[in-house]
Amino acid sequence: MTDALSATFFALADPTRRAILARLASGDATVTELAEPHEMSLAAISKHLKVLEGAGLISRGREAQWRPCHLEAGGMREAASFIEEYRRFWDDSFASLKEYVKTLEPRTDGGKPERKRK
Amino acid sequence: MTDALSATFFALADPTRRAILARLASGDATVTELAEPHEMSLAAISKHLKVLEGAGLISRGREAQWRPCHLEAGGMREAASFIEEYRRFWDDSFASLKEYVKTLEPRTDGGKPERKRK
DNA sequence: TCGGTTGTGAACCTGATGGTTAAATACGTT
DNA sequence: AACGTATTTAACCATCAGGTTCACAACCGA
Repeated sequence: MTDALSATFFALADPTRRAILARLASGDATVTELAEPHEMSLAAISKHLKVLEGAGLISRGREAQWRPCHLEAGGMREAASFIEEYRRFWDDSFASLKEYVKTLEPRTDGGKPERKRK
Repeated sequence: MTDALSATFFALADPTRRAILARLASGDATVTELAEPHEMSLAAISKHLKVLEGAGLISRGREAQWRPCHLEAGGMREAASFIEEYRRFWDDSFASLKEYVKTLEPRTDGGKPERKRK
């Protein structure tokens, strides 16, 4: 799982980690603050943060004994692009665009009878 | 990892599985066809396909001894929405929109001196 | 019915994940 | 220097992921 994309998707594949990101979307927070809503040891949260940091989804500062976490959503860019590549397969607006194009040029190819039905 | 979103991200967190999806984007394919570019046993590919199917990213037909796989990109909807929630944190157009809004209303709040600097 | 091809299932192995508890570290306060 | 708070590290454990090989099932063709 050495590539960045895998690391990103992997990091996002855990509810606890997604909850942490959601929390950080509303502002930086310390580890203890992030751990508070979860029934889990601080050490476990610390591990999750390491995964998120490794994926470039958060960064950590240093303020006295606190290590405030900061959302680095830019780490999702590549993942977003990946998924967008597939949007045309499900998005209705793409589907209707496809229909529209079909209407415009009902027969531009010069061969293949295209008789296959059922 | 019972929730759909986790399953989706998990399925996407593997290069082999992403390659399979990419291949299916250009049309349905049998298991052997999908396996061909990978240095891996057929059984391993079969497992990957099960993961993808479990995440709702592909479906499988049945034609004689072949089990043609079909891309079900709709399974990415939720994942796409999730990531889009964070786009404003990195997308430049969102950033400049923020700047623009700031220009429009430099002081709309009635209280808090907001003197905190550095 | 006997092969040949396609795909899955079961058993197995190795290494990684996700959690635990118990030290250890880093820092501010007294 | 000693204490308290915040966080990480280490050691450990159970389970899972991803791969293997081998046997088997499903199907076509002769």
